[in-house]
Amino acid sequence: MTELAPQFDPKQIETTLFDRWLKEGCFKGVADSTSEPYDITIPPPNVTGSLHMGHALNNTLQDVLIRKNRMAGRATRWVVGTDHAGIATQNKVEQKLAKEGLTRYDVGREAFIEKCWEWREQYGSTIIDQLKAMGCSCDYSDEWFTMNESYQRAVREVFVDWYDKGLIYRGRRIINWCPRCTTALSDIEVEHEDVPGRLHYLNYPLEKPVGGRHFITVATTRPETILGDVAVAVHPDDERYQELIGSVALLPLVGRKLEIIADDYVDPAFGTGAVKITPAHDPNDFEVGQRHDLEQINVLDEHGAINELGGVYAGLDRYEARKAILADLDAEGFVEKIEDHEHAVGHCYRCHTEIEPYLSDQWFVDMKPLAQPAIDAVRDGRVKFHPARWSNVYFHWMENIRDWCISRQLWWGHRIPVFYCDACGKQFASKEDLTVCPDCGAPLRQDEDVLDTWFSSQLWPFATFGWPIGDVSHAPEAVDYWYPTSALSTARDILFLWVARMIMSGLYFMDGQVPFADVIIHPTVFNKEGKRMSKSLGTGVDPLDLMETYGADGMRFGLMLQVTGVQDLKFSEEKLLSSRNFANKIWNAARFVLMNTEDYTPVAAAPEPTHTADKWILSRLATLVCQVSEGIDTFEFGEVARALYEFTWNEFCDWYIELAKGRLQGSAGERAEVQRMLVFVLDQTLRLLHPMMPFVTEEIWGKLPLVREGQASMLIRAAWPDADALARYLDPQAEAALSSIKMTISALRSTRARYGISPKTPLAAVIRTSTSGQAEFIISRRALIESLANTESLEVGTDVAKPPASVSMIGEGLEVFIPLEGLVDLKAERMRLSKEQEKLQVEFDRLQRKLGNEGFLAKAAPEVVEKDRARAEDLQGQLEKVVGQLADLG
RNA sequence: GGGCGAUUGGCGCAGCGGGAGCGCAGGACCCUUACAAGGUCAAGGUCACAGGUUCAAAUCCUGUAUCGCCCACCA
Repeated sequence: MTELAPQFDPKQIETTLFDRWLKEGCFKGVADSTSEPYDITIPPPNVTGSLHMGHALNNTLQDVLIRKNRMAGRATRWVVGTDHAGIATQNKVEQKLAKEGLTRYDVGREAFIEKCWEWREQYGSTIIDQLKAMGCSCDYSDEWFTMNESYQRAVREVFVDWYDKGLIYRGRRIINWCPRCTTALSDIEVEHEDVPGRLHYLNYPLEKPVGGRHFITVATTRPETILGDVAVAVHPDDERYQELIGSVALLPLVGRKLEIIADDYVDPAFGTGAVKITPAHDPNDFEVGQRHDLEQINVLDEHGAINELGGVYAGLDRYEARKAILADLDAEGFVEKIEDHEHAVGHCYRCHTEIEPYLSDQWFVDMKPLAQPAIDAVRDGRVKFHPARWSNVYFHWMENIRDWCISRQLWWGHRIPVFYCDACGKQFASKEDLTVCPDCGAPLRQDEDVLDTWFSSQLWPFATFGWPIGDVSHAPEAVDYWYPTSALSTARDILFLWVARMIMSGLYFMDGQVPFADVIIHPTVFNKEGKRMSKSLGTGVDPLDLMETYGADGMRFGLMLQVTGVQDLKFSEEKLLSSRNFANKIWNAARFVLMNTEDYTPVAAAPEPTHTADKWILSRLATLVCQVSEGIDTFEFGEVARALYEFTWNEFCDWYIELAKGRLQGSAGERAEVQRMLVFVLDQTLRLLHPMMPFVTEEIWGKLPLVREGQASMLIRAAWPDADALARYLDPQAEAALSSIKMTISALRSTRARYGISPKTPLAAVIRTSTSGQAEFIISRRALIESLANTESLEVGTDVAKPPASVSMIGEGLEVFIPLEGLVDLKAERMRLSKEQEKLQVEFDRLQRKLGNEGFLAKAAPEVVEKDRARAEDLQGQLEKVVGQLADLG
């Protein structure tokens, strides 16, 4: 047997173990008709991405679920892969080209796409390698990519189906345009941010004075858009403007005639109650324009600069144009006043450029018909959110869902499979690439745009099982076996972008079956100051650095300790330090067990405890197994981690191992019995810890003297502890008995500390118990007390006399006297006991009041009343003893 | 304008109807033969505030305050 080092060094074992797991094929998802599958499809990280704390948290959590269920005997598969991330990747490749002084237009579409693939080859596996470093047990033998061949077929299948059913349509609308990415975005890809701005009051002269008025004042935050104004609107009931409705204003600087129209959209209370209408640059104005059949004048180009329709301002960037136009308006006296005005401005979620409402032709998905079944699925519990409150957020969005703009003016992505025949005018969607028109034989032209990345991501839970036809690595029935998946774990910010859409498309294409039963919305990781972790702001922490310092297990467990049902998580590195120390504690507990079991012969059968300490630890273990199993199944990761920590450290290490030390020196039979227990409890504990701390547990487990066949890793060989089978070990008496031993030892240690007596100086103790049974029990555990508290003599009984000049400690059902000839500080003892008395009295009085309350006796649960009664009795006993001791002290 | 979350010892957090807990920091003592990344002992809180429900409230309800998120087309 190889001796373990006194300190656990994660680096020494992590890669070796991970390679072994891979080599043994532990992670491979294999369909097994005899077992119920447990599978998760990983939220595919962007190929451009690298691991951040959110990933670290989310993937640990999924690995915990996967590992636990794998140990529990389920056919398990964690599908891994990456997302092609249209805009993000295109930006990266464009940046790379820019360094060579090139743009994508210089290299051309085909060559550019080729460069994107090259980029993906080169950098796309970074994050996968980082998942491996974390120990994530994904099925790496089958890595997916949202643009691989099989996936492309899935996207085509979906597009053509929806197109043919009329769910995908083309429309000319105001969409969100990013002038930097030069593409349309969907509504939810826009991040709104309140920014300080200005509200400009502009006087638009009337063509002819009306009732003595020469102009109408409009308010706008964006003066540059006046170039696209086609009307001025007021509320139909606004008395101030009744006589102006129908007359004409003249657009300053431009001179265009603007009819003054009436529309309900206008809020008379805001600004002047008169609104300039710019249908091509504002979604509301667009609608007003439609109602009044107004012209749409688009004055911006795709980069957000004023186009040729902007007259003298043509070519100016939108911000320069704003300044120039404002200056000219001011010079000509059109500016009435300017007020500060905070308002929400949309920004591109990829590059944070201000988005521009922009009129253009785009493809849309009609969402209403898809949304209803997805609302029902959550409503009737086929999909459950954890925490449950997220379902309300989901409902709110789904019930107000708007059509989804899916076309992107990019090159990297799934090209829209719509073909046009310029000769005969045919337009159709096709799963196959066609070059000639099936009707007239003329050459076909494919739509230039690509699909929103999220259009392909939404297919993840079934496309990754080879849907629709299966491919080389997938039997066609793979999707039948693995779909629906078991759980989905993700951050809240992609609830709409991704989760909702997966539910909709899953239900639609998988015969009404939901893609997953449980959606776990994990807390968002913030830094200590409560700010978003951000690489660019330098407020982030790199999980790789953390693993370097605390080990993968330390990072994983430290994160799990912090997971609660709360929506924000202020990242605490101290928890990782505690977790690293915890790993070391486990390591050393194992080291102790291994050092003391070299002469031990493994036994397969479960232990039958006779010793109280053994009964106690098995009882505690049985409770722990329940807590951990249930906790993982109900996604209470923080509670599970805390229960494991507490049991391992405070019960197994602090007490059981200490209690075992003496017994290991006992008779051969006694020694064997304790060895059996140490190995059994450690084995079971390691199994429970494994999902959260896979490395340290695997390393130790492999060295434990167990009856085992072959050398397979614990990940697949160690069965998950069975709570039902262990329930027979539950033993409240043993747990109570242990507490009196603990009390006795604590009393001795506390006295020692108070009087500065070295642990090396043996103490004598006299213990008075309330029952003879208790006295017998303590006597039988004399050796334990001697070894843990260094006592040289122990006198125990129900009526033993208090030795003179002794310190007395009072606990539940017993008094401990420690003779300290010549040392006892009477004054200090009196003070301590008085304080103790006060504490006991307060608590006793509280209970007395409670027990004297008719309402309590009548309405509280009988067991609660009984418990309080017993406690009051015990407190009374303790009080009497304290009072007695005080009297003794004089 | 709606919605959600948070407010508990110096710091970070758990508990979410019946005896206020954890980690870190700080104090005293201890290199005790698994572990100083450790052990023992002690100290530290009117659970944001105000009402209410209940025999019983840190825990449930209502409101207030502060902080933070999300959704929303008010120019």
